[in-house]
Formats: sequence, structure tokens, C-alpha cells
Amino acid sequence: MPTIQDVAKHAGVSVATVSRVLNNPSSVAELTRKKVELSIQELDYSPNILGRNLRNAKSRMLLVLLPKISNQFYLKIVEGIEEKALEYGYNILLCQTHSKLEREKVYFDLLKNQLAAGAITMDPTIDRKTLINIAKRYPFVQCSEYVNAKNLPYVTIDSELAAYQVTKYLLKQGHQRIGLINVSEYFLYARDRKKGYLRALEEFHIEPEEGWFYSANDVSLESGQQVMRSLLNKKQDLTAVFAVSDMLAIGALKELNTRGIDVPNEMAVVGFDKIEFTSITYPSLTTVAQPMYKMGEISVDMLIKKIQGEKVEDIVLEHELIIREST
Amino acid sequence: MPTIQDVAKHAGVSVATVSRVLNNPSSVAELTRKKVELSIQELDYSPNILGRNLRNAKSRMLLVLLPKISNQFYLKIVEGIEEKALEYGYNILLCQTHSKLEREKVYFDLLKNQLAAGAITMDPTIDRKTLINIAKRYPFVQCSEYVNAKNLPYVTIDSELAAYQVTKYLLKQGHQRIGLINVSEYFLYARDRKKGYLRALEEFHIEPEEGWFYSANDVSLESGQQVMRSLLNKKQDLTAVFAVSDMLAIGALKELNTRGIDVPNEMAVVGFDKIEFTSITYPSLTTVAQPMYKMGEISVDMLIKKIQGEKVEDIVLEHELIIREST
DNA sequence: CTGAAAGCGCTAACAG
DNA sequence: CTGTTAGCGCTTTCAG
Repeated sequence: MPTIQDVAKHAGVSVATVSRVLNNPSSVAELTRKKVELSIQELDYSPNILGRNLRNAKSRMLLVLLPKISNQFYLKIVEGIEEKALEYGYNILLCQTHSKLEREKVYFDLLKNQLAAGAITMDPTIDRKTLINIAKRYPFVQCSEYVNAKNLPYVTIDSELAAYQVTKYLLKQGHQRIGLINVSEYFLYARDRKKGYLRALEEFHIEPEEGWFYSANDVSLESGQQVMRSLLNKKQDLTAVFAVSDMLAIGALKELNTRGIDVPNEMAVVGFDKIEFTSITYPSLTTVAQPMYKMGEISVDMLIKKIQGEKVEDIVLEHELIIREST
Repeated sequence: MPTIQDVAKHAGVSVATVSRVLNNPSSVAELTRKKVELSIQELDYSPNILGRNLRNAKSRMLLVLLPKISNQFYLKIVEGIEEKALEYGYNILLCQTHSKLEREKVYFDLLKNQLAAGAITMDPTIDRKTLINIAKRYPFVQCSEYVNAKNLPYVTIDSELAAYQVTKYLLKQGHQRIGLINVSEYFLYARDRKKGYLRALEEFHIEPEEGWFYSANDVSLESGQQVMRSLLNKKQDLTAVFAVSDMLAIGALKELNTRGIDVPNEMAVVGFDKIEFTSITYPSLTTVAQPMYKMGEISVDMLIKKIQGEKVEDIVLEHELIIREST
């Protein structure tokens, strides 16, 4: 790689002039500029981002931290983020944390080192205190899953309410014994959705039994299938299940289909998120639509504001119950 | 962020010593080391990657360039890449190129600027000549889709053969009129799979008609559905279709289900890749399994070798025909 | 309008 | 074993 020095020498000017041509062309005489531009072309020079960022202490990259891209839920969010980021002239870097602290730390270091101008996280694993500290110094926004604290802005939906509504819908359909396929209650959305589910049951004076609760190891088709398997083996006479994620619901559906259990007549199933594949399952899946794309766009808006030093408010977006064939 | 200077001052040593503690601890006296480590802790210092890379001209990041994460095909590859990279002590950065040159260039710049030690690309858009030039200077490996040239190592499967086999399988099942749902023939795999399809037809003395060929705008469920729609509207009396990607096949399946067309009796469908969702479609999808995870692992092996200056050979992996209910 | 020079944070050669 | 110092590639005063 040629450096700015090489270009300067080749064009017979100083490095400062080359730098000016790069960053503020109008401050350089027409003739000099042409000369420099020609040299840049001939040498196929492109500025070294490290040197530049080191000096400027800023970059045009945004970090996007998510647990795993295998969860379709993040797809549309990332699309929204990318589109919006591009509008602002930023590029994004996708980072899988696997909800593991060590991995997350590597990416936070990128942020600390000015390799990225800011970060959007969809699943903060790091402890609350450290997170607050990081957010104090670096532009930082939470999307979907979040930690509630001052100065840690987030965009999300009302999970508790959505879960309440979807459970109530099942109850109104006449279901009396409704299972819950959840994930680790380490996650806020898991706790919230469980709360909503319980609130609906309570309203209908139904006391949930212990055998109604299931927890998946992770958010994947396979885990969904596995949970449904153990659920069926327990013979709890459930007539419906509410899975807190479409991935789990689709996995569950697969197990039901394999066993020849009729959905929705023998077992109704609802999911959460409205990922694309929910429309092609058999039967198509009733679910709660999250405004994923919009969430992505908004998190970028918020992040850019943060970068520019403005204040940003938390945002809670609307969800929507999508009723289809599985109920 | 505290710098190495701050740590040095705080510990009462020189920056060189701090640097040594960081990079070669055994070369520092026990006592001095402890002192420095304490200061590092107290100041919550972590080295600036930019400064380090700028100096070292190397990093521990690998770039992974793919068109879009929404194509499930890349999922398992990325998993394989990530697992293996971690073994070698590298982290990965996911970059979506959308098969667009401008975006790809941004990421190649990261490579040029030593922000990453090397790159794996799954879809080179850049022109052949430039690519060869880049590969001359920077560690670079192709996975799945590739450009055939010296010094541009790749790992892939034999697409032509796989397509030939799957088409032959359909022919043996008695299908006489088999449609092809392809993507732009700009892509090598599109050309290869078409070739294989044509070779099988020829072997059975079947002359394909013009109305048998369809091209999707991109690789997505929606495009698959759209193509199937126009295919059905054309009334070509096809009894089977071969889609060059599972995403397209699943989209096609959706359209068939919507119209109440019986699969496989009225229309057989085969896909390509064996992404996870092919097992939960209705009916489950016949497809060609690619060893995605392994491809990911191998590309990292190759890349690390490249980084270490060793020679690497191209690799063609085995595929497998997975027969399920859609045929 | 242009050049000289300092310095961003770090590592490595060189002295001691 | 430790400190001094040059320099990675770049931008930005400060002079001219």
C-alpha cells in the first residue's frame, strides 16, 4: 500500500497538501489539486483508516451486537439498521456475541478504540454497572432486549402487554390449559412475557400448574422441537402453547407434525416476533408481530443523535397480534 | 480512555515496560510486572487496537464477506467459520455486501488498512483483475461462490454434478417437463447448476422449452414465490421444478400451497443447500445437502495458512442428495 | 495557498 | 531487566 508520503513525493507537494485534497479539497489551488488527484489515481492510493482514526479519534462504522444471526428475529432489524446507517453515511459491522461476555468484550474494545463510532446492542450480557460506564463514554443504544437505566436508551415493544393479549386471546378461544415455552428468565423479555401470560390466566381465574412451564436452552428450531417433545411426554393435557419466540414455536410445530397431532384442533400454537418463515409453516403460525425493521431504523436514529451529543428518549413501539391457522 | 502513558506514569515505569507486560510478560521482573498489572486494573486500561495495529501492521480479526445474512445458506458456514477462527484466536466481523461493489470496497479497505488479518468472501463482486491484485497482497480465501484464478483459493462443491444428479433423479421418477428456477447467470453457481440440469435433460433426450427457465431477482422466499406465480400463470404443464436455492424452493412451495396445488403429485419441487428450514416445510423439501459447516471451517484453515505465508490448494467437497416428501 | 512539524497510542530496537 | 527513542500513517495548527 502506498502511503500519503508516497503520494506527496509523487506529486511534488507536502503531505499536508495531500491530506487537504482528501479532506477539504476546496482549500487547495485547482492546479495543485489536479496534480495530487492524478498521483492518487496513478498510485492507487487509499488512506489508511487506522492512521486517520487514530488521529481523528472517530470512525464511520457502527457496531451491531447480536447474540446469533441464526435467530431470524434479528434479520429484519439488521436490515433496518443497515439501510438507515447508510443514509447517514455509516457502515455497519455485525458481531455475534453468543450472549457470552468474553466475546462481547472484544467488540466493546473496538468501540473504546474508536474503531467504531457507536454501538447498537440487542442483548447486553455485560454487567449493569460496566454497561452504564461504557455508555457514559461511548455512544450506545439498546434494541429490543435492554437494561433499564439512566443514560442507556432503548427501543423495544411492550412484551408484557403483548403476552397478556395473546394469552387472553387463547383463553377467549376456550383454552383452559395453556403451556408456556419460555427461555431462561435471565432475559428481560422472558420475564416480561411470562408476567403477561400469568396476568391473563389470573384474570380468567386459572391457576397454572407446574407442568405448564418449559424453558428452552436457546432460541432455535431444535430447542423448540425438543421442548415440545418433553412437553408431550409429560401428558399435561394442554390444548395450547405460547412460545415466546417464533423459532421455538416453529420447532414445536415440527414435533407436532411429526407425531401427527392436529394443529390447531388437538393443540393450538402461538409464537412471537413474526419472522418471515411463520407464513410458510404448516399450518401458518399465529404470532405477535414486532416492528423489527422500524426498530432497526430507530436505533440508528437514536445512535446518531447520541454520537452528535444530543439527548435521546427511550421508545416503546406498537406490536400487533397476527391470527393465522395455528389457533 | 487511559493510554499506555497513563499506566506508565501511574506505575512509575516507562511505557516500554508497560508494553512488555502486555506482550511479553516473562521479560519483566516479577515485582515490576505486579506493579504494572495493578495500575492497569486500577485505571481499567485496555490497549488501543488502532495504535497497536498501526505499529504492528497486523490484527486478530478476520473479515467475512457475504451478500446477505437473510439467505439461510450462509448461516451454517458462518458458524463453522466462527468456531474455527476462535480456535486460532481470531475474531470475525460479518460484512454484508449485498453483492454491491461500493459496499464491498469499504470492507476491502479494512483489509488494506490492516484492520483485519485476512478475508473470506462468499461472493466476490469486484472485477477479476482487481481481485487477483488484492489477493496478491492480502490473505484472501473464497468460499462457495468463487472466481477461478491462480492464487485465489476456494472451497466449494461440484454444483454442476449436483444439479445433474438431482435432475436425473427427477427424470428417473418419470418427470418429463422440469422447470428451472435459477438466479442471475452472473453467478458461477447459477451457470453451473444450469449446465448440470441441461446435461441430464440431454441424456434423456429431452429438449427443454423456453418457458421452462425462470430467473429470480434475488435469493429470498419472496422471489421464490413470485417466480412460482409467474411460472404457474404461464401454464407450461410442468410436473416438477428444480430451484437452485432452498430459499427459492421454499418460496415456491408457499405459492403452491396457497393455490392448493398438491406437492409432489401435481408438482414436485427440489431445492439446493439443505438449510434448516427445509425440514419443517410442508411437505418437507427434497434438496442437495452442502457441507456448509465444514466449508466454513475449511475456509478458515485455508486463510490461516495464507496468513502464515503457506501455499493452499483449492478444495471441492462432497454433496449429498436428500430425498424427502416434496418429490 | 502551501509546508514544517507535532502528536494520536503503540511497539521494538538500542543502550545501559 | 528497564528506559529512551524512532516511527507506523494521518491530520492540523502555525508560519510563511
